[in-house]
This record gives sequence, C-alpha cells and structure tokens, in this order.
Amino acid sequence: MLLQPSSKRTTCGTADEVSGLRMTRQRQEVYRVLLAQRDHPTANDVFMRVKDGLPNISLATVYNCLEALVAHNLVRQVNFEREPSRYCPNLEEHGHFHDQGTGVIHDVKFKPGITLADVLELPRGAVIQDVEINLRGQLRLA
Amino acid sequence: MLLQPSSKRTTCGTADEVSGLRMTRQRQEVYRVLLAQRDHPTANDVFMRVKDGLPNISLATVYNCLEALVAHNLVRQVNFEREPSRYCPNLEEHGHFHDQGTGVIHDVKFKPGITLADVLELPRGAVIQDVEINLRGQLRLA
DNA sequence: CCCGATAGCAAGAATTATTCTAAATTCATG
DNA sequence: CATGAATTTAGAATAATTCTTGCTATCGGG
Repeated sequence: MLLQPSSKRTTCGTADEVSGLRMTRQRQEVYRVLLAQRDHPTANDVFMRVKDGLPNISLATVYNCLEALVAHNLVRQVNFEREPSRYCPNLEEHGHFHDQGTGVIHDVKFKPGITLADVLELPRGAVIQDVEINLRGQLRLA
Repeated sequence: MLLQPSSKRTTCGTADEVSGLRMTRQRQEVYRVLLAQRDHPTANDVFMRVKDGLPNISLATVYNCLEALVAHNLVRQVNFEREPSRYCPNLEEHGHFHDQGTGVIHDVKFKPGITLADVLELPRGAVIQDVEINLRGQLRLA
C-alpha cells in the first residue's frame, strides 16, 4: 500500500487524494514515517523523524496531519492510560500489549472467527463504532 | 488501658485500614461518593460531590485520594481516549461501553467462561497484569 | 502524657500533551 | 492570472494532572 501522489484523477475537480484526503507534502511525509517504522511513535516522535525530510515542519502541523490521517482512517490513534497518544498504521482490528519491561507496544490480533459479541455481554441495541483493547504486562520469555 | 469511643473526633476513630490503606476522612468520603453514584465520575465530579460533606477538601487531595484508592485496588481508573480519567468502584474485570448519544458509560461484563487467551493471539510468554477494553458506539433501541 | 517521626492535607504553582489563533502560504479552479 | 479555500506555521492558550511547600493530624515509643 504505497502512497503516491498519483496521477490527476480529477472527477469533480479535486486533485491527489487518498481516501478523500488531499495528500500534501507534510501529510505524505508523516504517513511515510509511520509506515517506515511501526513502533507506535508519539506525535513528538513523528515530529522528530519527519524533520529529517522536512526540516521546517512544525509540531502543530504534525498534529494536524495525524488528525487528518486518523479522521480518514489511514492511521489509528492508540491511547494508553494517560500517556501521550501513539499512532499506528495497522488498520486491521487489533489490540495492543504494552510490555512494561521494555516499553515496547505489540499489536495483538484477534483469533480468527471471534467477534466481540461472542465475548462481551453488550447492552441491548448497542452498535459498536470503535473498539480499544489495551493490555499491560510483562514478557516472561522461558 | 480502656478505650472509649471518643466522641470528640471523627466518627471513624483511629488507624483503621482497608487493604493496608489508612482510611482518613477524605479517603473515606471520596470512596463513599464513588460507591453512592456509580456513573464513572471524573476527578472533578468527585471533587464537587465530596464538597457537600467536606467543604474544605481540595482538588489535589481528591486526586491524592483517588490515586491511593486505585493503588490499593479499591477503585479502578478508566481512561477513555484522551478524556479526563474516570473512576469506578466496580472491581470485577469488565470493559466499558461509551454511548456517544448520551455520554453515559456502561459497564460491560465478559461472558462467563471467557478468557483473554481464547480471544486474542497473545505474544508468547506474555503475562497480563491489566486489561482495558473500551467500546464506543450508540444505543439504537428498537 | 509528651515527643519526635511520619503521613496526609491544602493552596497554589508548575508541567505538559494538545489545541487554538492569526497570519502567511499553497493550491485548485474559474 | 485572480480568487477563495485549505493548509501550514509559530507561538499563545488550555486543561488535566502533578508537584511543592508549609501546615496539621496521627502514630509509636518512652
């Protein structure tokens, strides 16, 4: 899923868009950085990485870009406790395991064929829009 | 030495501890407020409620009390997105469903006999200390 | 009962991730 | 090219939470 400032496919008069989002240089670079190193960086981490390619970018812009990417479902925002938000380009439904020993956050997939309703006693009539599963623990390797 | 219930001081008397936590007047009141209205209040909500009984309590103390209660596993801290933390005296393992329509947070129980390992592909050797499950959605009542 | 030590409290200042503001720039489109 | 909308930027503002400081209450030992 490489993003490219693709050819001018101007249906209604718009230009290079991904998921209806105009792909500016800054958004491109923020997205590229997220794909390049999938270690759940914070906004500030992203800021520092993006500065290599765009030395004049501002932190506010990084926040703007991340917000735009999240709003257009290209990136997920991951909140852990009250820590700074982290960002994740893995769009599959998944949870996160935060290893307290190393600080590393691992993606955790659902077992195949499992749905939330199999697991939880949801309120009647509940329509779920978004699921967040966060685990904290240690990796005790044998 | 004979001890009579001292009528002068607080009704709670001396040095009673719960889970190794000294139960001061302030901690008692914070805890009581949480038990009385289980609507997942924020620290500030708790502050306002506690002021009825303890008009001189400070917000910092409410934070301290909540922290102490959480540390001693009498209360759970619930974090939703980047919103202010909420507090919950329900100690059963459970998740939270945040109804976007009303803003109400509902506790969500696991179905009986379900364990995390049934559902998630945990990393090998992962020892889970804490689980957080947050759902966002709407209640569409038929 | 007295004393020193410790824990807890209150008030306000500090911290910090994030959002907002306003001005400048870029870009799409006519 | 002109125009208006979207985007970027730098810095100020916001707000939940934490920290600091000085004070008070409580505990344990003589």
